[in-house]
Amino acid sequence: MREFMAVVKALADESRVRLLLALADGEVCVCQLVELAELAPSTVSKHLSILKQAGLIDSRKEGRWMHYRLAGDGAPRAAREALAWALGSLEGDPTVKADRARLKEILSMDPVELCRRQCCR
Amino acid sequence: MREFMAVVKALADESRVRLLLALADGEVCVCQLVELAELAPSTVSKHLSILKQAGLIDSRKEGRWMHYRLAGDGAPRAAREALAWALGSLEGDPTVKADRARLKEILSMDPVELCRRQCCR
DNA sequence: GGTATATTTCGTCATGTGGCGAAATACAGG
DNA sequence: CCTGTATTTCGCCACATGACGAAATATACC
Repeated sequence: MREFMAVVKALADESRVRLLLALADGEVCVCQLVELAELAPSTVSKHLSILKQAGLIDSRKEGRWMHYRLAGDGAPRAAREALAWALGSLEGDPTVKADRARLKEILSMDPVELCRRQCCR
Repeated sequence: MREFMAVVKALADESRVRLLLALADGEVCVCQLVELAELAPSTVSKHLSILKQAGLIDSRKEGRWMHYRLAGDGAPRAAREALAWALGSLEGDPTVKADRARLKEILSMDPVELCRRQCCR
């Protein structure tokens, strides 16, 4: 029950769901997710930590950059099933599609340039 | 997305999840759910309305009594899938099992007597 | 080692949400 | 139609949660 509730509560915020879905095509750096979400870096970081705590995503550190990705087969069952449900259920959702398109643009930018822009908001 | 978020937010409270799971074996009257949840009738009623709004449960009025049951095939896809996931994921959960046992006791009581007891809390 | 930078942690504030009791509503039964 | 009862709606309060900025942390680069 604890595990289940952690997963459900992690999904119970639209920003987090959008961040989660943004990882559907592969790992993404925090600074890129910040750009996508249009939220403060600290806010995005908190969201990601909640998703990770729930077992929905994993992270990988590469120098100063932190990359997040969907949890793999090692994830607890509740998380894996929730992930499958969320991805399937929101397949084709307009918001998700728009995010995907926007993320594609963001991924084509230089990460260094991206972070520079963020620091001067 | 709207629909998905409604379902997830409806599930994002343990009391509501327990109420939902209590309906797994068939329809139950509000007064019986109040007894099970050990919450005020107004609180239980609110929870049920949120679950219903999300499409997770249906209701049937029978005189003064209102019966709730899990949503059937007419429910939106997001709700049906969530239901299947939640029921499957919490199959065998200790809390859910205890609730089920307790509900069995409650269902064997006279509903009129049950409501009488509740009014004198 | 010192500085710059990406990310996280912490403190704070505004808003959302769950809880209750009281009042309103809906209905059965005299 | 009037009373009693099951449920819901409403108003309120306490607490949880999401947002931000500032400070702390970790790491690359000079």
